[in-house]
Amino acid sequence: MPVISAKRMQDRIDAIVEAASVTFSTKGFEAASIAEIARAAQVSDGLIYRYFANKRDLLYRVLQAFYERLLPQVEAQVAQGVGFEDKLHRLVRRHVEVFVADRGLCRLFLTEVRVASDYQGSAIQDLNRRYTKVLTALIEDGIAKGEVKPDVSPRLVRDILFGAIEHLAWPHVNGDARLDVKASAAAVTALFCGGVCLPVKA
Amino acid sequence: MPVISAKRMQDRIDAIVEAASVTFSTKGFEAASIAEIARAAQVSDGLIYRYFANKRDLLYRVLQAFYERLLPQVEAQVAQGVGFEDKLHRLVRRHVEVFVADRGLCRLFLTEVRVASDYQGSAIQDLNRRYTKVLTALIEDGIAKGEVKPDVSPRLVRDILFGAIEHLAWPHVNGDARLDVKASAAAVTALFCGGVCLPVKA
Amino acid sequence: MPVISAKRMQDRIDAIVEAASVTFSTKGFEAASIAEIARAAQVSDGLIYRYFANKRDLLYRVLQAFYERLLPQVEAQVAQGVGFEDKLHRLVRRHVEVFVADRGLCRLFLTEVRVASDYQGSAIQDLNRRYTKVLTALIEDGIAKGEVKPDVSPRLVRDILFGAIEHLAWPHVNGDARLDVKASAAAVTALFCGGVCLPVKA
Amino acid sequence: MPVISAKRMQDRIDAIVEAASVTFSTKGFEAASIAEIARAAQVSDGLIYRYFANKRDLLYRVLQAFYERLLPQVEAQVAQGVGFEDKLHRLVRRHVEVFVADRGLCRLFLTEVRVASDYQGSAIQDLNRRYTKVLTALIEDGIAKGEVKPDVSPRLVRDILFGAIEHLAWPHVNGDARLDVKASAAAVTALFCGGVCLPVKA
DNA sequence: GATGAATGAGTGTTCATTCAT
DNA sequence: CATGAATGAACACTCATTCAT
Repeated sequence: MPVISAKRMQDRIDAIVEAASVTFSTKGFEAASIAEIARAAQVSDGLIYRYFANKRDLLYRVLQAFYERLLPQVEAQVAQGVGFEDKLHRLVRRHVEVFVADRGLCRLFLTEVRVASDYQGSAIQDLNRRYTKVLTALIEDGIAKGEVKPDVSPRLVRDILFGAIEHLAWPHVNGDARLDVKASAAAVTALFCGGVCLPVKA
Repeated sequence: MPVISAKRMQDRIDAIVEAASVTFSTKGFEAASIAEIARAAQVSDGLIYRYFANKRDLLYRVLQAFYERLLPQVEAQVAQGVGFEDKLHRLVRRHVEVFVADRGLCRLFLTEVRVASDYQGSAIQDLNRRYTKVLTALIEDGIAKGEVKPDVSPRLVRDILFGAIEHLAWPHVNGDARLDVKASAAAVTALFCGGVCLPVKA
Repeated sequence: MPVISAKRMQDRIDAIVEAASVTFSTKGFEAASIAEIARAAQVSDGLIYRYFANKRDLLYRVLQAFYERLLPQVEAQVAQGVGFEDKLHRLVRRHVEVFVADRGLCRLFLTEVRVASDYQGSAIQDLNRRYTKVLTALIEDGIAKGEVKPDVSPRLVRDILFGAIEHLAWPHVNGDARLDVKASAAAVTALFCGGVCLPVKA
Repeated sequence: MPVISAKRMQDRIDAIVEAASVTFSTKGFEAASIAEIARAAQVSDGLIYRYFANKRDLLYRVLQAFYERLLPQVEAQVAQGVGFEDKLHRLVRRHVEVFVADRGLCRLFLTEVRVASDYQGSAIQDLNRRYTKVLTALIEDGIAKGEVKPDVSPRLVRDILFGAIEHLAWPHVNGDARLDVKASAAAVTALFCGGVCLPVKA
């Protein structure tokens, strides 16, 4: 029989992840201290180490929660779309929106996690793959349905699309530039489709 | 009258930049210590501060040297090309090659510099702009010559192209994946052109 | 509930202050290193920073402890005196004694603290004021009781008295000269009174 | 035969001392760097070490020049006075004036030189003694002429007077308090004389 | 289960001084 | 005579992590 209830325990964990999410996003990984996160979560420093192996593990759990929130949203968006181009447009738009809505967490991922030497093969990379998988699946579906050129490489398309959006969003994420969600999404989608979409039959 | 010859002085500076280049590329910016770089350059710690304002300045000078070496190479490649697509292909290929030939410096740039909060507006961003300018100029030239769709945004194209290559190269740069220069360059160029190039002749 | 007892905590703090007191007094503020103080206090370097904001704060706490020990002593001495001149004599004597008994701390105060650019308005200056206040209060009392010339400025008297004693004691504090407590105190008091005391009415 | 003329050499030395005087007074001894002084004196770093043994020696020469400028001024002032009290008043006034006119150099002396462990027995202490000697000589003369109590100790009087003025001037020297020369000099002299001067015969 | 006191490793930077040129 | 390039020692402070209480 647990000394504290499972619910209370989960609340504690959630509070820590939430506090860490805010603190990491705001100040960056290095600049954020465990003591600060503990204070924000109304918890002692030591308790964090009961639930998280170390500071970096905590960072991963923050991003994990982020991805787990994100994934259903994109999937839902794509599911609502009709036809390849519409689905693609929804995916792109949602992705761009994330850079605006969760700027701090995006910066965290790009500056502290993906860049880390242990990213390859990590649980986070796995989540990222599941996220980008929505796109490659969409491409494959498009190929199958004859909406996308059959010789297109889904992996290449994935790199081009996400790479492009990231580059576009970077000045916004890391600096103070504005990001026009609608225009950016439209432009990327259009240019992109012009290349990969088959011309609708005459 | 100078106490030492200009050449001797330049040699010292070069030795420091070279040592820093290797050390930073190998261990990363934070993990590399000034003492270590000084030792590698056969120089005292203090001397580094005669020629470089601080550790970060040294990092910038390393990347500056890198870009100054890079720039003429790309320009020469593009100049040798005939027609938009050939020129583009050469640019893409050269860019992909850099990720293989200078993997350490590329990682350095991507993980330590571009990601820094003071990147926007820095001298390095300026150099980066000059580098990517080769592409936007090429696009503009292509538009002028009727080889590229007139409504294409050079900035968007730039983000798509460099973003895509970066994404493609990342597993190689940060991990141990292989990067097939020829295939990657061809694929990117083809897919890319399929989108932005006007179909020749009606 | 606290992890360690309040007593144990206070013991640690006291040990640090004591070690710092000795080290600072012996070697001076700059020359004393935190590592050295920590070692003397049988404590880790880091612990010092749990209880003291920085090295200078530690210095202040050393002098604070010094003043807090001093203050009741002078007040007691003055309280025991009978009449203005006797009280004054006791105060002067006590003050001179301090220069002998706590030579190291006196030097510390004179060479490192009062001389600092941030002394004005500091907590230490405040303590010093409380200390010298004993004299100005005594003067005011003397005026009220008709033992001291009514036009005498307490602030001026304070500067003269403490300035004089400091000058007298300096060769002893900073060098190796001897300081004859009894003689010095008597001489200062006498000369001083000859000036400020009203001649007893005829 | 010297390679440069003696005059040119002296000019160089003077320039260095002057530059050091300004720099030390403004920024303090530690904060002032040899490189900075050399630049201000339009001279190379190395040259300073031809004429001065080390940084501290330079500091001493700055104060030496200061005292050598001061000495004749006080002596002249005292010489112009008529009778003990007038002479004393002139001396006090001149001394207070110095704290206003040469605040930087006074602070330099009080915070960096007199406080140093090697002050006792130094050339500077010697100069200081020559300076204060003007007062002790004046006292002795006063005693001889029957203007001053015969049992007064000149050394004690010296400590009281200079100690008092220093204490009075300190908030001005080290902080931003104003110092009223006239009032301060008058007050010190009066209080002081009331004690040491014989009442003029009835 | 929870606390928070304790640890201790790790490094960029300055600058007086020297001496090769 | 003059230069200024080169040296290298020295140290406060932070904070992730542990474990006695």
